[in-house]
Amino acid sequence: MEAKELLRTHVTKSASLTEEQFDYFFSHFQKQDFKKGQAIITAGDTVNCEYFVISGCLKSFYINEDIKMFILQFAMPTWWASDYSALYNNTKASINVDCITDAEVLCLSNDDREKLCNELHQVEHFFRWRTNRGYVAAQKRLLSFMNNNVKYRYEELLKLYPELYNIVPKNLIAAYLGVSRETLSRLYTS
Amino acid sequence: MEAKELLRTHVTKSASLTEEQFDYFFSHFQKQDFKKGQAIITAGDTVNCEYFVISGCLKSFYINEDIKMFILQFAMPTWWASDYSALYNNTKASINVDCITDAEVLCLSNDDREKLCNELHQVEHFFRWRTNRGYVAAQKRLLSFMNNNVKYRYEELLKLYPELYNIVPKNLIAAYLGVSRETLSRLYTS
DNA sequence: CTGTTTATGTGATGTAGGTCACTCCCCTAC
DNA sequence: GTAGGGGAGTGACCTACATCACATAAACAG
Repeated sequence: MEAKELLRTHVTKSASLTEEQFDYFFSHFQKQDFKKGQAIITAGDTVNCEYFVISGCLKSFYINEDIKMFILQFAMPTWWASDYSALYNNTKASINVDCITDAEVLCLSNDDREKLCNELHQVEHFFRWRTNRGYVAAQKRLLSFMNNNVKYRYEELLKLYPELYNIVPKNLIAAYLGVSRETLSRLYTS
Repeated sequence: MEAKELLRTHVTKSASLTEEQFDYFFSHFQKQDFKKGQAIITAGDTVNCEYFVISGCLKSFYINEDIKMFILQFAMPTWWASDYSALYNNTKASINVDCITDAEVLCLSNDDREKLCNELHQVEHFFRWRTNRGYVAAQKRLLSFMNNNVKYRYEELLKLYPELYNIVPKNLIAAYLGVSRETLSRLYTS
């Protein structure tokens, strides 16, 4: 079973679960399919779930008052996405999540995650490490933002995730880098 | 006992530990005193510990090739600081931590944290939630960076942490906002 | 197949913030 | 006391990137 194996491999990198424990863990996930362009979380929504990507590519993004989009994260297979601020604090979404390509995801509710963390120490361990890595990555990105110019950040991104180049249009890359699509376009032409 | 109470109050906000469990937890921390300007972690060091601030104010910062400083975080009482990338991945520090004012901290080693997380499920729960909050805060700051100008970010910072205004010199505030001290200085004068 | 939307390039011009250079002030160490 | 260093203000000039406007080509729906 494709999705189950992907999740198992991912989780057992930082936690050791028995076969039965993983089966129990997995039984709380719900498989969902989405089409390219479809919204998963929309600003203003109540947020109940986080999503583990099996195939395809998602983006989580913020739209400001001037309808300008800022991309917080792309999510490729084995990545997680949600509006974590809304999910953890039980508030309305301020972030959107949608599909850059057709996508299959596994959906886990906030309540089930907390229940599983309570019941299985190793699950709590797994989620601690997942967030640890996310935190360190967010700090790195923040530093790169302050320290490096657009060209450097663009090359850094493509070096880290070369697969994005073929999947994600340049205007979205620009929204991730926090520059206008025009500036990104001019980087290698003029 | 001052430091112990501060830590207890902080921890029990997101985890329930019995008196004995907390005593055991606390026994792994080591009290340390630092003077204004003293370094706690220097880039290139091996990083073994994270630090819980009891009194005073720390900063964690990165120095680039042009000797320009970027501040990742200020740390006031009940905040934690370290080079988490180095700490978690067991690599050399690329981040510095030092004291803006005289400071008292509680120091917890990486090994002890992992040991405690293993022995006490509630401790693992606490650290998961601590990082969750950190992750959400880092994402918020990233968004504010992309979306807002310096003046807005400065006012947002002072609204969130008014105590910084009296403790932290403006050139350090500028380094936190990712802007030159001259630009920050000009915000309200011209 | 065709009209419409989406992605991308490019010129002209505007602007926020950077850099450099100089000044003044206050604090602390001797 | 005074010398020296750090914090802070400010003028002159520079530059990276934004914005607007227009053009073109590919992708996509009817």
